[in-house]
Amino acid sequence: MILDYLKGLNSSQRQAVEQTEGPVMIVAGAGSGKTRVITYRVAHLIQKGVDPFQILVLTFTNKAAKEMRDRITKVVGPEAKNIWMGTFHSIFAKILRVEANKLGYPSNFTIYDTDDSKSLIKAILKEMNLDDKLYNPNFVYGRISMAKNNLISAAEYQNNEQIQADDFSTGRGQLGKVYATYTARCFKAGAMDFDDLLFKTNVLLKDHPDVLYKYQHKFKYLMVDEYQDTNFSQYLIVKKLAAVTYNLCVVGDDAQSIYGFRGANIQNILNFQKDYPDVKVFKLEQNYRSTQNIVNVANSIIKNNANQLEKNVFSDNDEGDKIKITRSYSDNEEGKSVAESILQERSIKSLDWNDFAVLYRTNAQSRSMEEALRKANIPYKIYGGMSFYQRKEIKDLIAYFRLTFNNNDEEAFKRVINYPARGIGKTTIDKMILAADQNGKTLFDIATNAFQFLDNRAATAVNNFATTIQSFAAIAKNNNAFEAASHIAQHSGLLKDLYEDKSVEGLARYENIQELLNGIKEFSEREDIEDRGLSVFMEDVALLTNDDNQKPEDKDTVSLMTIHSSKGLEFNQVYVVGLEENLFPSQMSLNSRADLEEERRLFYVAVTRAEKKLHISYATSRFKFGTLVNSEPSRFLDEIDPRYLEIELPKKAFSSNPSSFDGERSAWKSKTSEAPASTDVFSKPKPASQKVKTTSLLSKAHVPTPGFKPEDTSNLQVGEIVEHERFGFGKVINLEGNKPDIKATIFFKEIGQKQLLLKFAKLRIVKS
DNA sequence: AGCGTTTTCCTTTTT
DNA sequence: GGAAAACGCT
Repeated sequence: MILDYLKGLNSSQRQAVEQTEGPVMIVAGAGSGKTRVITYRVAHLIQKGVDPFQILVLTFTNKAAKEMRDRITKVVGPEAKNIWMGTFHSIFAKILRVEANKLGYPSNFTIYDTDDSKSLIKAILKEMNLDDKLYNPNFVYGRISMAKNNLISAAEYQNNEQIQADDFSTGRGQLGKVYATYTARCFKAGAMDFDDLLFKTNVLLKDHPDVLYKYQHKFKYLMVDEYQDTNFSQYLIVKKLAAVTYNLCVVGDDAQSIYGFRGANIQNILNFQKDYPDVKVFKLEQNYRSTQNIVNVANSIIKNNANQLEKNVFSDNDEGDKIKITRSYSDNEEGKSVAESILQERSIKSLDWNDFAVLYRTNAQSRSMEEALRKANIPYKIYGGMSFYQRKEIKDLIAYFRLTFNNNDEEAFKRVINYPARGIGKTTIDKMILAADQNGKTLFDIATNAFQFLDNRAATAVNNFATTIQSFAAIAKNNNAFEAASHIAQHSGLLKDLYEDKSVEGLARYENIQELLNGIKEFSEREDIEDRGLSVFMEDVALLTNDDNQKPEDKDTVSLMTIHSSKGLEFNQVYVVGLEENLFPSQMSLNSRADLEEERRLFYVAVTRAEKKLHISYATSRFKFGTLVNSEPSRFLDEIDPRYLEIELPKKAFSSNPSSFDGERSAWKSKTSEAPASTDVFSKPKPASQKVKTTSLLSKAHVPTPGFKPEDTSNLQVGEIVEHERFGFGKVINLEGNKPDIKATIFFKEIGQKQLLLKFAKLRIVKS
């Protein structure tokens, strides 16, 4: 009975499962049963007598870890819960809490999320008087993150001539200092950011050989899922931990490496054979998920990438439907066509809503899809986007928890010191920051000694706040998580503040807090944990994301998500939308070949989510930035072998003959160039003045003509008549500046002359 | 200080 | 079209 599970595997899957010793690389094509292989391999280890405590399995998402654990439990039983299995971040956060004192950190260190980090960076830039245009916080964060992921410390950063030359040449010579200050401030606050969890683990393993020895011998078997997405920092941790037993098994698919922007280095998987010359390589090439047409399309896309491991993914399934490509005139039309198609497919093929997914490149695209599905009464669920733990009210309450356990947490302090309002304003806070800086103290230190630094009124308020926080700590110590959390929610004044807000949003926020408290209550009642205090609950709350909180409410709904979050999932029918230049591939990726190849892999991931049918669509114009922009079909469309395609053009087509498509780039081009920016504009040119004039006499504000829609005005000419949403009708009298920054002087009938930047102004062209 | 209003900037993707 | 910063009023 023990080895029954091996029977359901094909030969290469089975070999990969049974090769438990030494370095192993499993190259798993999309849909090739990768998860099965990992779970059975772990189960197999346990069946062979390996202690689950000695197995370390690293994944990229909590969801993947959870799913695997559940599946392993089915084979080996409750022993599965003793396996060390989780994301890189959560596993090493756990280890760092144990070893924190060796690094001078408290074991209850705070984990700063991206918002905390950026807020701290902003504060530092302000203190250093640096222009935050040049030192854009996003950019600075990215730069620091990149450094950490490549194990470059602040000191090394400042001493590296190449880096310094780089920074100075772009006028950002202070970056190294910002990095150093940021690091020092995090340390002072007892905080680690996401990248620190990996960076500090490396420091730990490097500077403390005893610790390294301990974990090298603890983890006898290592497995890494999605190895193609590891960065250098992760790579080195794995390499070090495996350097005694060499029982390291990595699983991945170079064709699905899509996290380069986060520092992932595809070379880690491409070079694995160089690192471990005696590695056993197993290739899982049979795709069980998709039809032949889908697999063939995916292959035809990915073969345009130069850098990859050789493999031949194939399917024995039916040939299946052709891939359908749909063109629309606008993003809204695109949504409509997706909705119509879902209704149609569902009734023809008697599918569930669950069988459908809509995948897009950017979260911003969800809106038009959402709207169309809602209008068509199709139940849907959006994954990703704003997660539960990112909501303001949740972050506020959690900031109170954080500050309770770690008084030095600067970001939490700043977040709640005056929320709910306690009469502590900006001036007071600035004074405190200055005092903290000058005296080498934390903000909380200043607060407890407030009378030394502030006038009486402010000092009293600040001091009371500190006392309140200290009282929370006492409560938390002697009560379970739920009791402590409720106490804090009430006595911080937060619950009352939300309760008094009777607006719809206020109500929702209040309910969200209740939901968080309910979650904490569940935690407090868990039998399998010894310490059910709030501090334990807090340990990895920063690492929970999006769908971790999603209830297993198996509602029958269509799924909407980014392609990134669709990785690992599969759906009967998949709609990949927005196949347009500058969107997919993203505009940011066009500068380097490596980035473009990553976009292509992303497209590959999207395509291979589909089991039975793949629908692809693009629009010839779309709202970006609040204005309508024309868009060209994606270059990726040209890469698909046209044999597998079926093209649909809009019904009221302008094109002469939809069936004449021949798969050449020129075909996409010529067809789209005929398409107007917006059909509305052409079909009903608005009669000008009359009606508007009367309105303008009656009321000061201009009432836009019904159906007013801003248009692309980048090619506007002098003399043209335009309509502005608020300024009314006007004539273009002058244009100056270059392409994206064209400034137009327009004489409006109602209000006179105005200068507008075309890229921002919402204008409708009335007449040339 | 605190509130509402206007302006600015923005966009990849996420642990 | 929307969130956060800046502004400006009380």
